[in-house]
Amino acid sequence: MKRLPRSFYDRTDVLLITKELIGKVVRTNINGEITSGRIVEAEAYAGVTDRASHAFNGRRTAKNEQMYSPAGTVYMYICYGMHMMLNIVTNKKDVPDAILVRALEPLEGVDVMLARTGKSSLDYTLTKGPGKVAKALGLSKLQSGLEFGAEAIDLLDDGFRLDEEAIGTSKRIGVDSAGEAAEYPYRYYLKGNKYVSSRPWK
DNA sequence: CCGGGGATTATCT
DNA sequence: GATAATCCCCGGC
Repeated sequence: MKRLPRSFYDRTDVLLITKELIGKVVRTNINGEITSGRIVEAEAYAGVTDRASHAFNGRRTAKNEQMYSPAGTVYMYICYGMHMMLNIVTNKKDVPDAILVRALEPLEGVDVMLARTGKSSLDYTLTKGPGKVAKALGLSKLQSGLEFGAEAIDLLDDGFRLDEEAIGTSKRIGVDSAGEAAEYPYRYYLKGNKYVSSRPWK
């Protein structure tokens, strides 16, 4: 179990980083409660040139400010006023690339995640979808701006390995209004994993 | 299993 | 006042 080095995040190819992120482990320690899960679905948002990105065309506001932080920073986005979403900032400071974590396969602290989400038993709905991932991990705006490796949140390689062909791609979810960018194959997922959000490659 | 619509609120214009 | 990288529940098949 080893922490991903800063050099993992500090690269220019956000698509490559997103693909390599599949299979890695996110772990949080919120008020002493440890939870973790393996990333089985993620989407790349390519900075200022990607119309689906919050930083498209250089847009920079209080809301997306963390996207301009150095590689390896946590960017929490509040969607629809109630759902928290976990993003991983990549590339150099002031180059706003980010990766959205859309689904996890639960590992540690399943009981804690069940309590946080109000569920009674473990099934595929626990961490399937970006809002549910953040809720299960206990993340909120409080963690936005932290760096991975901080006490509250970390990103690890536990030795899990997968074949290139085990990873599928598709267009991204929920960004239909982004015009041509909505069709970009920037979503990566672990084929056959039950925690991957369903059938969106139609 | 699948699709439609309402919930709900921080942030932006 | 409008918008938004979603979720949940309900109805129909």
